[in-house]
Amino acid sequence: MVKPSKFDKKGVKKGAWSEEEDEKLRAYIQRYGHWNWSLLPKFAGLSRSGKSCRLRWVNYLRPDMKHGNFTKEEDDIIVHLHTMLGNKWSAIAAKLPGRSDNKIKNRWNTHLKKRAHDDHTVLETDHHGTTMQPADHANQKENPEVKLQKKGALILAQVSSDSPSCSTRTELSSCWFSGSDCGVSKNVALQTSDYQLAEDFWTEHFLEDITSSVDSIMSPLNVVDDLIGQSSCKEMMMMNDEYSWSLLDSYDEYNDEFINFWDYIK
DNA sequence: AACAAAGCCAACCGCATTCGA
DNA sequence: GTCGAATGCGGTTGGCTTTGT
Repeated sequence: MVKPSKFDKKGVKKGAWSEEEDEKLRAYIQRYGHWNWSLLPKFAGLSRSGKSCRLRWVNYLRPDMKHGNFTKEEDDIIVHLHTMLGNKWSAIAAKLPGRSDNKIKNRWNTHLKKRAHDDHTVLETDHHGTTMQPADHANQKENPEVKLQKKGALILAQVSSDSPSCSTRTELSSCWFSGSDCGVSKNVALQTSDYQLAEDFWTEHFLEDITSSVDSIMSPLNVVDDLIGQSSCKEMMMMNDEYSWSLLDSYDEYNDEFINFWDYIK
């Protein structure tokens, strides 16, 4: 799994780190900090490059680094943030304490990319199991509508908005919960209990809110009015500052992450 | 049991950005 | 403003492990 150790022309060691090297690096940084990565290996008694030391510390030795498997919640956060940010691994890592950008990148490439692709494929497919054509997408953007179906089906709520800016909380929140491209439309794409996207914890709580209060399949024509009749949905749909934040406050477990993300993105 | 293929992940590499003289 | 060094980031590599035949 790890590359065998070897030395380059300058006598700089490469490859796998030994326990002894780890201990030297850990002990030095815990005592003196990493004041200069390029000089650190010399002072710490290591035949490594500063770059290698930094990488080892950041990816593995940091005291706050988690070494176990990724949790489902962490996977969900990665998938969502990747939808928003793309391959900005350091930005994603900043929102996942204890996980390095390198670990997250590996996690994405080995586990989550396929899952995200599968989820996207589900979104591209309507509840009859037929794949939407590009024209269908265009129609959806042009014709605000909400489609809800109770169990085992996709809920796709599309809400029109006058806001031209992608930097508003309205837009951000819509993008966040939908995973859609920011700035295109106000989409809230959700799936209920056994839908694939219910894995997505950012939507799970919203779904619970919606599905617990919507008892039967509803036609697109009366869905919006009906949703607005539900206070929580009203808050979510209107998405003005006060409403959206009061709704999010009810999700204590994830609220800090969301606010951190908002602070980051704004 | 032996081999091949796929999965996984630590570490490396090169480029971009930041910082300081 | 310029330049070189340091740092940070994302893509890629390579070798061990696991799974399949």
